Amino acid sequence: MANEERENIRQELMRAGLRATPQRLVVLEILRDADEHLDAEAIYERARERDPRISLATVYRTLAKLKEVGLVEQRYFARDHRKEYYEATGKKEHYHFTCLGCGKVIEIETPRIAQARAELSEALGLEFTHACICFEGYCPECAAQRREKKILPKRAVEIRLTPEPLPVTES
Amino acid sequence: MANEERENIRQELMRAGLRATPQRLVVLEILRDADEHLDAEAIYERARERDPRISLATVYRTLAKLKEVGLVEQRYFARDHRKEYYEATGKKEHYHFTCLGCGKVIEIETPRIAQARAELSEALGLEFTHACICFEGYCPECAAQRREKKILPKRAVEIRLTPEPLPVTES
DNA sequence: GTGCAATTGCGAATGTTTTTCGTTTTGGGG
DNA sequence: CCCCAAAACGAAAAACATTCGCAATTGCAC
Repeated sequence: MANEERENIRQELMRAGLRATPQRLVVLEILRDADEHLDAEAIYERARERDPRISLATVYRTLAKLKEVGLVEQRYFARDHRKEYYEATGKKEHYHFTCLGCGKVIEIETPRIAQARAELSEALGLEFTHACICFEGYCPECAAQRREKKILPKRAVEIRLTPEPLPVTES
Repeated sequence: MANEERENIRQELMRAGLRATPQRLVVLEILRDADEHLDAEAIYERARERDPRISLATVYRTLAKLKEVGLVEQRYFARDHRKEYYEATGKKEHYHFTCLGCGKVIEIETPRIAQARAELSEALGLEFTHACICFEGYCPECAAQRREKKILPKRAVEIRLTPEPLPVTES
């Protein structure tokens, strides 16, 4: 079944116009199997276990290719956008919330982003191709802990709820 | 009045618990005056014009401090997330759309993000402190140009005209 | 099989941001 | 007004994820 899966991947690669090299098979397989989001380094380490000769540069190049053809997606978490994470495509549309307390990443779903895009697309004639959406804050547990200890958020959190029609400006 | 403004800034810094050093005054003043989003290097260059002895390290440290106390905000634009841009706080809540064609950054407003946050906060007990939202795509002009020249988006972006689920990727 | 462009591995390079390390400046208490 | 610890400074070096250059190798169309 691992072989069957590998054959599948091979065909997907070729269908995408990419050579099905062992390195690419390994990287894509790792991402398919992963239940969390991996960075290049983590993918590299896992890949080495299967093929010790793979190089980090190849991992990066492979990820770039796979991203190009839409087999994987790149993600950023929280505030540090210096590090990229990767995810195999095919999951339901979702966004990420990173807890500043425990570091855990919570996947969230909301139709509001798509809604915003539809409205903005309509109103301004913008053609969206990509969006980077990441949220940061405290999960219920960490938030409770902080309230107990009376730790105030570093910055006041103003959540304005203004479901008015659709104000739009350009600058 | 430049002096008056400077005095204002000085007081804001002290109110925030920061020492009002000339470097900090300069950096914050530059950001207040800027009509666009600046990166550290650009701030550094402008700061040197007023005080040639300021160092890049100080600019970074200053930005970090100002960010910490909420006087400036850090932004990422879709192009390259390893590069940070800065903006003085106080502007109306807005998000950014970067045109892949001409590079221009369009500021957009929508209540949907705040709405999403409010809803998710309510539903999941999450406490939001920060969100990074950036959009990418083509402005009306560049989109039209591309349609003329029949340039297809790199990745199939099937734009369904039904007002229902949105296509394309998020991250 | 054969040919050859695509891909790889390696190490060096890149570009942005952070840290280190002495030195200087700041601002509240005398 | 002056002192001094704490804070901030400049310059250079480090850190870090990612990319590049190039020779060697490989997948795959013929």
